[in-house]
Amino acid sequence: MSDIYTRIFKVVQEIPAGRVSNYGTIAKFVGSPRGSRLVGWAMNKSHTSEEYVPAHRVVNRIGMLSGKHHFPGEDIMQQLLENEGIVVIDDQVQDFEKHFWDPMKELPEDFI
DNA sequence: AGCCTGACCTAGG
DNA sequence: TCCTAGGCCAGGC
Repeated sequence: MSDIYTRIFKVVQEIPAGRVSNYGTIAKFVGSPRGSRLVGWAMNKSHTSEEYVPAHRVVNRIGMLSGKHHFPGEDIMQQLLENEGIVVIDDQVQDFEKHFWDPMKELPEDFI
């Protein structure tokens, strides 16, 4: 497992319940500004991590659940989010800006 | 080595 | 405003 994954997982683990973030922002924060697709790949592999990685709290830039089909069951991702108080309609997080969690603002710059 | 694939993003028409 | 093409990084074959 390369170091970039470790960093991605580490940041995702910091996302509080009831908040969501997106791939591009995380990629930027871990030092790979154009590596948004890599973050998606990392989420795909996240179940191999020893630590729990709340991959369902990561959505794309417009708040859509683009990764729902990679969860073990239909609408599992949506249910996980709704358990945390987030409203999802048509694979779209409602009030996305309000729930958005930005590592650039919430975490210290030397977190990595 | 080379080509294809993705849980993405941005710019341009 | 919607749609497309291109660029991006790493992995799989």
